[in-house]
Amino acid sequence: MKLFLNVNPSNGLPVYRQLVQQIKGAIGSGKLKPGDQLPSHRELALELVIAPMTVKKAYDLLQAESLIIMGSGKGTFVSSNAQMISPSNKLIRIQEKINQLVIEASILNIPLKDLIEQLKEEYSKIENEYKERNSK
Amino acid sequence: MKLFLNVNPSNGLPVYRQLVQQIKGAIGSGKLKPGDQLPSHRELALELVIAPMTVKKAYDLLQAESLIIMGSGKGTFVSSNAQMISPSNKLIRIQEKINQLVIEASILNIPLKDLIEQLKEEYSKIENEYKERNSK
Amino acid sequence: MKLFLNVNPSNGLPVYRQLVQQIKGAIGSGKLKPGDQLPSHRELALELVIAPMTVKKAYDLLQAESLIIMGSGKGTFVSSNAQMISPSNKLIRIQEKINQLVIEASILNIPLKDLIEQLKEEYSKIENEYKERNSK
Amino acid sequence: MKLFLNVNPSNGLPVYRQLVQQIKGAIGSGKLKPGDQLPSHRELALELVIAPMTVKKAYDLLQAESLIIMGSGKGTFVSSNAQMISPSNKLIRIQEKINQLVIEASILNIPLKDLIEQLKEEYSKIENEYKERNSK
DNA sequence: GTGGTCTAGACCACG
DNA sequence: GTGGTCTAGACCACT
Repeated sequence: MKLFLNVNPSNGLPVYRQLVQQIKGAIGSGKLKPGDQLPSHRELALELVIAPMTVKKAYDLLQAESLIIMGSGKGTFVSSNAQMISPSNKLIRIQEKINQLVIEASILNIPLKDLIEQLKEEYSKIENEYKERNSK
Repeated sequence: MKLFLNVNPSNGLPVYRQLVQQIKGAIGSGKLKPGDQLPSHRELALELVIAPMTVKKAYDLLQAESLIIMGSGKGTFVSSNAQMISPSNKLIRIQEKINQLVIEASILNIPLKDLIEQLKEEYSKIENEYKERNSK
Repeated sequence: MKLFLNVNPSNGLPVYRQLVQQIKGAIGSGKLKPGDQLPSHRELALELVIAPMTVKKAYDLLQAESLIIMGSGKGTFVSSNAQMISPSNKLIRIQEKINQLVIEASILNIPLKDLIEQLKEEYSKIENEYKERNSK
Repeated sequence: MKLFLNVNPSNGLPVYRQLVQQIKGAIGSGKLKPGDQLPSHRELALELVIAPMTVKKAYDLLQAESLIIMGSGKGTFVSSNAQMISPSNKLIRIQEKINQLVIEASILNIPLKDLIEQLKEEYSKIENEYKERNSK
């Protein structure tokens, strides 16, 4: 299976963060499923024409969030216990992101109603993507 | 009028950019109107507990975009060139943040219901904080 | 007799060393006595869901220390050379782990009471697991 | 203030982990207090005669645990909110270590009683160290 | 061949 | 001068 990753070295966002973000997106939308193997950091580095360490840094971060598991000599795999985090901790983990969103919305004077509507839209978008993939 | 600014030093985004972004947002949304006076960079630095130079740098950038006018010894004011952001463009500005939030939520399998509930809570928290400041 | 082994692939310590360490411990504490038969490396690999080569490597190291004897086609047995660890030495072996635990607890300001309570809970959890296995 | 850090390149434990462990110990025992500044990763690297990136990796890990805060151009400081983690999360963060300890103890046939006693001893040792430092 | 660690540089943005 | 990122290598241990 081909990963559709692409990085833009001069995008403001550091390359390794772009990778983290895109791989997270792939996991969240079901493009990558628990147990799937990721390319080795060297291989992916070759493909993206960046330094291996840069890919590894991205993988390290993903492993720190328990989203992937890197095993010496075995390879790197999408973790299966991403959803096994205790429910109380789940919300805590995204609370920081929610907070940032609300601050930004407050500054722009965006009413709560619009925010929720937009949220629902994005949510169903990604949900549909997930369902499509699983029904194939 | 009290500015509703909120910076996070360890946010990846440099502090002065956070300031630029938030002040731009405040102007665009009408929270700051042409002619309004901004606090001096020293004063704002004190309030936000950051280095004065950081605020100065943000102000310089805003002046370079003609959004504010800094007159020696007179103070800093929102320029009359400042324009409002159209409501439709507002949502586009935070769509990226919403998207990332939804991806995280999807990975953690957080139901939309919980997400919205949390969002409402954070929203009212910030609103109360805002009212408190204005009643001082 | 069921061996009470437990390996964690992403533990820093390589899997085969975890095996060596745990089997050594089991021998030293008397859980495994001289003459006891160990499962074949294939069998143990299946049970622990790791590569057979990994178990083989661990057995090789244990044989090099004369703690076990692997006879072709006959099976693997605990050597009669195997010696018990004196009770006082037992505690020294885990003192380092205890020390690290206490440091973490100190940083998080966790009271000794909670720590002990949690310890008791984990302890009884493992004991139950052990009884279950033996009653099978 | 002089940090008493020393690393042993061929100790089994990787250098950057030795650093993490020692700095954690210093924080836990009160040798480093919230707000204290750590030497820059370059400076510390010079002192320890290792590569700057190695120190940085250690600092990165400590920052990931919110024990320190690294700010571009400002320096690195011991975080003040190390103890502000929600109580429910505190135990979760050390549960893994407790689990490892109990498994090791179980293999060595160490009775719960001895384990607790040893734990109490270590706990009071570090507590006394902390009190001594604060009473100076 | 895989990840794990370490080195020795470089350039940039930040304060 | 500080941290943030990236590079291009190296050697080792593990499977």
